[in-house]
Amino acid sequence: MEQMSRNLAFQLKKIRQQRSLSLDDVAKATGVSKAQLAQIEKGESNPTVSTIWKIAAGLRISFSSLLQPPTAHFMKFSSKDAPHVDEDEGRYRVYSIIPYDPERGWEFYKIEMEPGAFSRSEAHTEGVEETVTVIQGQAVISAGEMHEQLVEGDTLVFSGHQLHEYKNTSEELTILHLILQYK
Amino acid sequence: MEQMSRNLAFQLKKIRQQRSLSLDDVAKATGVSKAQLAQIEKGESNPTVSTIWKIAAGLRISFSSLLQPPTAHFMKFSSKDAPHVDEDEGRYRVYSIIPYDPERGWEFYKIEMEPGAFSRSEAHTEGVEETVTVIQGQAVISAGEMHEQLVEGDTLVFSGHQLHEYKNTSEELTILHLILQYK
DNA sequence: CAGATATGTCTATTAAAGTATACATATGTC
DNA sequence: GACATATGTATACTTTAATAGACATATCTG
Repeated sequence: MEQMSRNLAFQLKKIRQQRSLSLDDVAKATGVSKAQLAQIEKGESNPTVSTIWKIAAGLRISFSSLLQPPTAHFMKFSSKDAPHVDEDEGRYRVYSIIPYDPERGWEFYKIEMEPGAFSRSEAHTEGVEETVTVIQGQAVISAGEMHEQLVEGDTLVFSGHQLHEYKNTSEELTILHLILQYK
Repeated sequence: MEQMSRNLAFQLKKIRQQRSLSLDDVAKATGVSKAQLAQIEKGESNPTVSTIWKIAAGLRISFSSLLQPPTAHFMKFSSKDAPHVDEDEGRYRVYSIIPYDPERGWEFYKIEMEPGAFSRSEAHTEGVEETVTVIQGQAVISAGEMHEQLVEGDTLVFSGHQLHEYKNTSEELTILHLILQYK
């Protein structure tokens, strides 16, 4: 993703300017060429881990401080553009609103279920937590041996490392919001 | 540093095998070619951030879980091989025992001071903490307006973002251990 | 103003990251 | 045993990260 490169560009430039260092200074401190540093700061390059390592080590900072997004950001994700996947012959639709980002650690979905629609998920890898909120309609959610009937406004949290099922038991379209939190 | 590549190789292989995925599975989940994944796992490649990003995102893990060294490791740093820098005409010698590593966040030095030897350090960047232990001999350490006389066994902790000085006030060789902790 | 030093940009070259695909070796399954 | 599928390895090729060094602008000093 070139979102990465942008974060990196921003953070590197910020740190360099906070310390009032020139590109030459940083090149000398890190062993990375001036030209390359300039490109990274402009977000025009996709550096290798060893280059990142040299920069972090030379400046005595952590990786995360280089890779983190700017503290104040402002970012729109449009439901329209969200890629979606269908199940149950198109009667169960999953929209990826906020895709997983390693710096964030979770992802966000909207789910639409036609009346009677059904979905079964295999157990995810250890350490996944699901948080489901019913926006509209009703749903029955099962995980392992547990079952729960949810209506509009209800939220359920459960661990996703077990077989689980979603079902729309009502006669109307049911809409859910789902957060998947990893480890 | 190709220490990075080794950590990455180890962690990726570990995660892949824990989840019993094939290289093809991971290639499909991440969008990174099988050949490249194989090379990364063998530590023969130095991937770009976007490749790391694709792997982390596809596997739903954080960067640090990919970059961290194996939990159980065992690593020798020899004082003999340590690069050293001289000051005060060779009478003040600094040995870098453990160089800075972005995952660790601190570095470790040994300092040898001949009788009367002296060193002055400009203020480091904000957030540096120095921890000095006298192994042998005596030293006077000043930071800003503060001064302290240390003898064998004494340890002093102070923030390094101010002008500070080390001086051997004794008639014998003084040896210090110094830890620099960043942010 | 002339000369010197510092700072970022641009260009040409090299080295290597990344892909696609074919190959070899297992591991079943009938 | 023969066929099919799955899994990791090796090869050829394209793209691009990274370097070194030249160039263009500042900024300062005598």
